[in-house]
Amino acid sequence: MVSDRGIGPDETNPGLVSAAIQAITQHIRVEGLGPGDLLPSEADMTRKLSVSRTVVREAFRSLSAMRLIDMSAGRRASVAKLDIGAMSMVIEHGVTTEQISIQQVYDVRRTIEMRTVALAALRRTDAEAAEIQKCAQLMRENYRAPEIVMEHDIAFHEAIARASHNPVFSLIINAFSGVTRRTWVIGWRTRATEEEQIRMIEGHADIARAIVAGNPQLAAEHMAAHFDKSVKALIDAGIA
Amino acid sequence: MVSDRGIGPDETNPGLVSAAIQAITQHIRVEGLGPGDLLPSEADMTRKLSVSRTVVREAFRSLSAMRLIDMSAGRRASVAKLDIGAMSMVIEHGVTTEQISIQQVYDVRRTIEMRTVALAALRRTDAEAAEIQKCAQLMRENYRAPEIVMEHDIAFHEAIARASHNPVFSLIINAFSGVTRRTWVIGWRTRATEEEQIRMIEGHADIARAIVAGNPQLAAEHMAAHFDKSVKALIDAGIA
DNA sequence: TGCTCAAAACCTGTATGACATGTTTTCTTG
DNA sequence: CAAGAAAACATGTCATACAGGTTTTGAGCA
Repeated sequence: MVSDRGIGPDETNPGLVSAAIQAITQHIRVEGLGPGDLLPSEADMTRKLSVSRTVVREAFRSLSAMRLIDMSAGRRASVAKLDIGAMSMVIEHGVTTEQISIQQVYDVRRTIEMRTVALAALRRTDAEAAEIQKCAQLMRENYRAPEIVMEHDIAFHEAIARASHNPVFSLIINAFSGVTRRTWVIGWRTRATEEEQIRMIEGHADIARAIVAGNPQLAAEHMAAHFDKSVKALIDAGIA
Repeated sequence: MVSDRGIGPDETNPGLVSAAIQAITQHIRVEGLGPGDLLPSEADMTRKLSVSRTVVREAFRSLSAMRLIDMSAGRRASVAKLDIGAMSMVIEHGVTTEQISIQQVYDVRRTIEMRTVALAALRRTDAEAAEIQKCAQLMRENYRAPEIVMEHDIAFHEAIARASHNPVFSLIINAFSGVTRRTWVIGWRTRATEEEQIRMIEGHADIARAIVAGNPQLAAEHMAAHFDKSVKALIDAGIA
C-alpha cells in the first residue's frame, strides 16, 4: 500500500539532483556533522560533483524544504535541528489528496498519545507538568473562544509529547497538528451544549492532574476516554 | 524541543521558492487533485507567479524530493501516491545527527506495532495473513543468512502494518525501516547462540499465528515480548 | 473516412553567465 | 591594537540556451 517500489530513503533515483542530495546527506553522515555544523558551499559541491550550480542548488533547496538543513542568504547551509518539516507535509498531502482519512489520523494519535501521556506521567519535569496544566487552564479560561481553545488544546498535546522525552513522539504528534487545526472545529461544533464543551475541557484537566500526580495508568485512561469522545464526535459529524 | 518556531507546515518562510511551494500545494488542495492528476507546467507556474523558472523549478524539485509529486523528463509533474519519502529522511537525519537514539526509535516502534499487530489480527485479509506467515517462514528457512533474515524481518513488520489497513501506520513503520536496516545486525550478534537466534525467529512465528487466528490480544502480547527482547539485545550491545 | 507515422509543439534536465544582496574575512588606517 | 572600509565569499534570482523525452498535430495514404 505504501512504498510499492523497493527503494530506500535515499535510493539512486536517476538524475543528477538525487545524486547530489545523496552526496550531501552522505557528507553529513561521514563527517559526523551535528546541528549547526556548516556544509560545503554550493561552489565547493559544484566542483566536487562536477555538475552545474543549478543541480547543486536544487539539491540544497530540497534538503532545506525538508528542513534537514538551514539555508539563508550569504551564509553557508548548516545542519538543521530536528523539525517536523517534511513530516507534516507528508501527512497533510495524504489527507488533502484523500489517501488518509481523519479517522485514521485519530487512531494513530490515540495509539501514540496513550503512550506519551504515560511516559509524561513518569518522566515529566516540574516545569513540564506546570506547562501542561497551564494549557488545560487556558482552555478553561477561554472556553467561549473556540479558536483559542483549539490552540491551547494542540499545545497541550504537544507539551505532553515533549514531556515524554522522546523526540520521535514529539515529531509525529507535531506533524499531525496541521491536520488537527483543520478538523478540530468540526468536533467542537458537534458538542452541542455548553455543558458538553465544558466536559471536554475538563477531560484535559483530568489528564493534566494524572500527569502531575505521576500516575501513568490513570493518565492513559483519561487520554483514552478523551480520544474515544473525540472520535465519536467526528463520526457524529459524518467524518469518514 | 521540536518546532520551537510557531510555524506550520507550509508557513510563509521568506523567499520566492517557499511561496512557490505553497502555491503548488495550494493548487492541489483547491483543485482537489488526487494521485496521478497533472500539475501545471513550470512555464505556467512561472507566468502565474511572475517569477523565474529557476524559482519554480526549485519548488517543484523540493516537492519531488519529499515525494509529494512525481516528476520525469518531458512530462508534467503529477500528484504522487502516498510514500514514506520525506518521512524516512527526517528519521534518518535525526539518527545520524544523534538527535534521536536507536532506543527511542524502538520505543516508538513498540508503541505503534502493539497496535498494528492487534489491528492486523482483526482486519487482515486471508492474503495478508498468508503473506505475514510467509515472511516468518522465510526467516526460518534462511536463519543462517543474517542479511536475508533481516530483510524478511523488516518485510514481516511492514506486512503487519499494511494489514492494519491504516496507511499512516504503514507510513511510519516504513519510515523506520532504513534505521532498522542499519542496526538490526547488532541485535542479531548479541544473540550469541544459535538456539537464541532460533527463538527470536520463532517469536515472529508466534506473532504470525496469533494474527492468523484473529486473536489481537495474543498477537499484541507476542509483539510486546518480541520488542522487549530486541531492546534488551540492543542494550546488551551497548546501544544508547 | 480512417489509419499511420513523421513533424511540430511542448516539457523537463542541465549548463552558463550575470548581477543583487547578505556575510565573513582581510587589510588599512588612525 | 582597535575600528572601519574594502575585498572575498556566499546565496537569491533572473535570463538564455540547448539536449532529449513526451504529447499533439497534421499530412499523406489506404
